[in-house]
Amino acid sequence: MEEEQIIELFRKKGHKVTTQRLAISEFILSRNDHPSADQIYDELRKDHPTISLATIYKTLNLLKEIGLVQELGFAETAARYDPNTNIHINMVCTECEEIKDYYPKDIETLWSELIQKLDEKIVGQRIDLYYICEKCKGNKS
Amino acid sequence: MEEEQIIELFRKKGHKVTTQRLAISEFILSRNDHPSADQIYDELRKDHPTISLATIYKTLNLLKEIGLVQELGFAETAARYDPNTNIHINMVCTECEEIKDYYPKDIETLWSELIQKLDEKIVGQRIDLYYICEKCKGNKS
DNA sequence: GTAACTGCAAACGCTTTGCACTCCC
DNA sequence: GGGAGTGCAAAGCGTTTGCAGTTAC
Repeated sequence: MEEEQIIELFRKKGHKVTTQRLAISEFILSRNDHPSADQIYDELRKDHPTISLATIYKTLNLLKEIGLVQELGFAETAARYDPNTNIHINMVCTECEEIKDYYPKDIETLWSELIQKLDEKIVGQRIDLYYICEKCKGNKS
Repeated sequence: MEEEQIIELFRKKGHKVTTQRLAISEFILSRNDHPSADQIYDELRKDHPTISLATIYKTLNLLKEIGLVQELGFAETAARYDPNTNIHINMVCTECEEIKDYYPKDIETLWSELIQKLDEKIVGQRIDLYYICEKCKGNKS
């Protein structure tokens, strides 16, 4: 998604466009590892030294509201923000908490088969797979 | 799972069997709506007036450790505890947060098809479907 | 008997809120 | 110019921890 489209989206939904909002949106949309608010904060502070965590959270909630990201709550760790609205599997390393997306072939087809018998309007979904990533497997041996 | 088996499991893993642990385990295993720590607390206090939330949490963490429950973290609400270790879909109402399990036909088959191409050892999974339940749909109209 | 468990209260970490200041439009 | 947004510090909430008293074995 281009900067232009993000600006457009904010305006269309009646929200002001600020440097902070743009920076947060572009950062999150540019990554596929679903960062936490804290990771966003640490990263953005390099270019925006005065940005605050409160603004990060407020903006993330706004992005949720306008449908740009999904918030993934976890038991062991802080929430992660996922900009990917297509059906996919979150591969979550249980050691380092790193997440990467996985798109099995035909997942849309399989998924719609799975839920077709449900006579319900689905407003969202979340699929997680827990494993130990290469890096962490290495560290253990 | 019978009381006998629960007791057995605690002992086998080297943990003492207490009234509180049994009550919490039996309560959670008897329900399929994945209660929160608070719901367990409220419910158990009727029969066990002196039980504490801290004990609930400590026991839930123990049950996680010995593999009896899975903790489901959420963004908008407290964690829920799921005693169901079979592959299933958590149907989560986004209005009242109620959860019920859903077992589509052939889900095991479909699921293994989905992950078969992954050359990874999977240590767990979680599948959520978000919708608005009948009760909440009624309340809105 | 003694190590593990309970219950209390205090601490913790993540997230939200209230408010004065600032900036977008 | 005015209302929305930012940043700070304080509050909030779910969960964990430390510890003295209690219980399982």
